[in-house]
Amino acid sequence: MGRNKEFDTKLVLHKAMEVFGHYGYEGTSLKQLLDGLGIARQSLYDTYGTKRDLFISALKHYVTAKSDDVISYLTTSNSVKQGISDVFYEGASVLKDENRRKECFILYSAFDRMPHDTEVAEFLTKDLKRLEDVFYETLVRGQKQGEINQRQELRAFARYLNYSRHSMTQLAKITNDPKVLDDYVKVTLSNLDN
Amino acid sequence: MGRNKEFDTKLVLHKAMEVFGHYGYEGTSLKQLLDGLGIARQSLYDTYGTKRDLFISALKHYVTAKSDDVISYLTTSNSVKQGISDVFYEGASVLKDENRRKECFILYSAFDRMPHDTEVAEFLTKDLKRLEDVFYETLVRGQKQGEINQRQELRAFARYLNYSRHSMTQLAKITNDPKVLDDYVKVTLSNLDN
DNA sequence: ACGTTTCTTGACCGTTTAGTCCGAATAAGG
DNA sequence: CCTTATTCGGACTAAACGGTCAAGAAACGT
Repeated sequence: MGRNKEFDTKLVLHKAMEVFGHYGYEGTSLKQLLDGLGIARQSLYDTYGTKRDLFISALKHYVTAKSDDVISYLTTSNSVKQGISDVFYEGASVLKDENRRKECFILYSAFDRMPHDTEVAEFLTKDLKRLEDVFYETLVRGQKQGEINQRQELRAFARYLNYSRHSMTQLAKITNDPKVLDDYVKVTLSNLDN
Repeated sequence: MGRNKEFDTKLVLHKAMEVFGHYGYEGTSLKQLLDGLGIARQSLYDTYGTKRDLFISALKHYVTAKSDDVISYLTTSNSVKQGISDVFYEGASVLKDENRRKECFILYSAFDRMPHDTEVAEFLTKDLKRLEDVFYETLVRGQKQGEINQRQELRAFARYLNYSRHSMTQLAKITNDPKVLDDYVKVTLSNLDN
């Protein structure tokens, strides 16, 4: 009963990631947001709530989906090196794709807010910790399987990989030169052979 | 003749870095800015011009000073490995110092603006390129001196070091856990021995 | 003492902001 | 046909925005 929603709410959420990623949260005016989403002012408030509500929704949707992907790569691959390598090459390939890269930058806007926005900070910190642990467990498995050198300090290495992955998004935001990304991934992964 | 300036203009510039770094450029209201600087509204406009003028001044002052430091480390040290190591450890130590770290985050705010602010983008791109070249030349010298493995692709490595250095600032913005920074530097520098 | 410069304060400007309200049109199901 | 739910667009509000202007006080050099 009643009229159906005409727009795909998930699709609009992805458009929101792009707009927020491009201008930043504060830098995005309601007008720019509406233009980017392609929906009417009232539809936004009816469906998502305030500008901030929409930002939080878009952020959570983005982060959890990405992290789930990463965890899937790390836990399903038999070879630990292969799994980690897949994570970075997949990440880089998204960031090199002119269409798919845009929405990633909502993460940058979110990081930007961490120092003065506790809700965003708590959410991101939790996700960061969750991923670091998965990296760590994966490296432990790698040592057991003989893929990872016994000399490696795994907690330090897990932290390095975890934060390096996020650095890629930030790198991509400040350069759209694909070579930079390629070089960054290549050198980062070369650490796996130490 | 006439009354002297009561505030140290350089010091205020540093405070501006901190405020912009904390809230971001758009996120900083004039009121927050004035409170942070500790000067009167009119003094700001008389001395620095508009909010944007102040931001640009603070950014350029920060970036050129930092880059000059890095270049000095890289070019004056006899040992190439030592020079690069110094750059990263010095950078990390600033970011671990509760007082000195704050102003670094103006760089983050500036990166944030790159996609839609050509003036900022051009300035940062130029500085990024300038530093990459110095890293490259330093690595070339390192190969000549036998410090750097001949197998290394120096351009890729230079890019990696250059962007990794900036990643440290971004890392510090999203965590104030000093361990993260330490681990990141340690693993990054381990690449020098490959 | 006398300009000159800066500092501080508060009022003021036009614009933009996020968010609300309302009315008319448009679909869907019963 | 009628009810329900959604869409769109314009009008509207109150607050905040960046920026300007004016006036008086305070500190300097001559």
